[in-house]
Amino acid sequence: MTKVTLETLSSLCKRRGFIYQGSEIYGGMAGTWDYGPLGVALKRNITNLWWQTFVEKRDDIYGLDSSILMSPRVWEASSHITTFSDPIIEDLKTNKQYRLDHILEENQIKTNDMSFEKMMKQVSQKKILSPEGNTLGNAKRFNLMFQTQIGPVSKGSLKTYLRPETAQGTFTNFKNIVDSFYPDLPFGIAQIGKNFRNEISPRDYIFRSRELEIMEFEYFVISKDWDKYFDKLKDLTKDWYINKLKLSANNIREREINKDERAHYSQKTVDFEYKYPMGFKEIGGISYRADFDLLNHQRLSSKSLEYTIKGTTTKVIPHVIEPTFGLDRNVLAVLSEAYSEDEINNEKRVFLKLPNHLAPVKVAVFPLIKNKPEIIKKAKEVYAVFKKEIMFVMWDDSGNIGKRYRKQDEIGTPYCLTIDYDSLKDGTITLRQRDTTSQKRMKIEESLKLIKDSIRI
RNA sequence: GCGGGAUUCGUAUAAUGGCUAAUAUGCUAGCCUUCCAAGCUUGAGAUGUCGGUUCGAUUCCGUCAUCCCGCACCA
Repeated sequence: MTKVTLETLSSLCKRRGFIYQGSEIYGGMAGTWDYGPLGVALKRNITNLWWQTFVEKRDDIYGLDSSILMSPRVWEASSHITTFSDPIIEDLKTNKQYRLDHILEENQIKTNDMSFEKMMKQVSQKKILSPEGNTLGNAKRFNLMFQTQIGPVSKGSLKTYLRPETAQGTFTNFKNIVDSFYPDLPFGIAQIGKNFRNEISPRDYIFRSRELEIMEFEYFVISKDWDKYFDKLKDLTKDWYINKLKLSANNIREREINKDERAHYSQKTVDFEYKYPMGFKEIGGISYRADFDLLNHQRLSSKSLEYTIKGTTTKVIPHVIEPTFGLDRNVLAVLSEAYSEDEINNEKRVFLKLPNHLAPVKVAVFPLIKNKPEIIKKAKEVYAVFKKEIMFVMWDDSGNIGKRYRKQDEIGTPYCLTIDYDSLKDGTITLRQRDTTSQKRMKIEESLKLIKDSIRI
C-alpha cells in the first residue's frame, strides 16, 4: 500500500467526482459531505454487498428500513436523552473545556446517577478546581442529538430528535417482525440508514461527520448463549473487512473496550480499527446490549415485547448482539487501501487499486484514434454491448490513449478496452489491465466474459 | 469548544496597496496521432463571507465560514 495523506485523497476525490464538501457554494458546512457520481457508485457497491452478505444470503436475518423521525419516547426509553449528552465545564483562566463528570471523578466523587444540577452544586460547594488548579465556571450540557420540531411550531408541536442510531427503529419493530414471521431464536434484523450526531468537532475528512450512514443488525439470542454468538458474529465482522472489502489483515485490528469507555447500553464491546492515513481508528464494532433496549421499551410502552419459545410456554426477553459498520468509514478505508503510486517511463502514475467488485466503473471503452469514423463506429457498437451487460461502463475519446488510461487509473477502473484497425478486420480488441498495465488481444465476447467473471465476488 | 496555521480558476501552485491576477494540469472546440499524460490552435474558468482603514484592498485590520495541526470530546 502506498502511503497517502487525507489531503491527497480528498483532493483526488473532489477532482474526480467521488466526494464533495457539503453546501460548498455557500462556503461549506462542517461535518457534511456529498457523494458525487463515482462516490455514490462505490458506496452502493458496498451497501449492496453488505445487504447481500448479511440479509439476502442468510435465512436468519430480516431486512428493515425504519423512519428517521420517531416518537421522543423512543429516546427516553433508550436513555439517549439523559445519557447521550456530555456535561462540559470550562476552566475560567485557560478557557479549556473538560468533562464535568470526569473532573468530579478525579476528586473521588462518584457521579453515576448524579443529575447535572447536582454535579454543579458539588463544584461550588466543595471548591473543585480544574486539573491546572484554576476556578471552574460556565458549565453546560451538550446533547449530541439534533433536535427538531414536528407540526406547527406555535401550538401543539412535538419536539423530537433526528435518530443518532438506527438500532432503536429495529427494537420498536421487534414485535412486528415476530408477529409477521415468528422466526426461531436466534435471528437478526438488519438496517442501513442515515444517522445524525451533533459532533463537537467533525474531523479527518469523512471519518467523523455529523450526518453518517450506518449498516448494522441486531441479533436476538437467548441470554445464556450470548457469548457464543458474540464470538461468531465477531468472526463474521472480521470476514467482511478482510474477504469482502479486501482490506489487508495488517491494517485491521480488534480492540476490546473497557467498562469506562463503553456506551451506556453495552456490557461488552469490541471495536474494529483500521489503519487510516491518520492512524488506527474505529471502523466499526460489535456490542452486547443484553436486554437493555427491549426491556426499557416494554416498560415505557406497556406493550409486551416478550418472545415465547416455540413448543413451550416459556417467555423471554431476548438478548441482543449488535455488529455495526460505519459506511462512510468503510468507504474511506477502501479508498485509503486502494490509493497507489508507481512509475511508468519516469512519470508518476496514480491509481486506485480497488477490488473489481467495488470499483465504480468496471470498464472503459476507447477508440484508438478519434478521426477515423469506422473505428469510432465500431467502438460505439462495442460500448453499447458492454453497457447492456455491465452496469457502469465509460466512454472516452479525448486526448490520446495514454491520457485516457491514466484517467481511468485514477478512478480505479480495472479494465480498459481499445478498438483499433484490427478490430474492424477480425473483431478483436485490446484489453488493458489497471494494476499491471499489461495488454492482451482477444475477441470481444471473450473480454466480456472475462470482465463479467472478474467483477463477481 | 480552546490554541496555532491556512483559504487565489476543477486541481496543484505563483504574484501584487493601482495596467487585462500568472503558470502547469484538467476542461471546451478543432487539427494531428496505429496503444501508456506527444504536438499545434481555440475558448471558458479564481482572490471564501461580511465589514473597516484607504482616493483605491485579493493584498493591511476585524468578523464569520470552512479546512489542516495540537488539546479536549467521540454516548
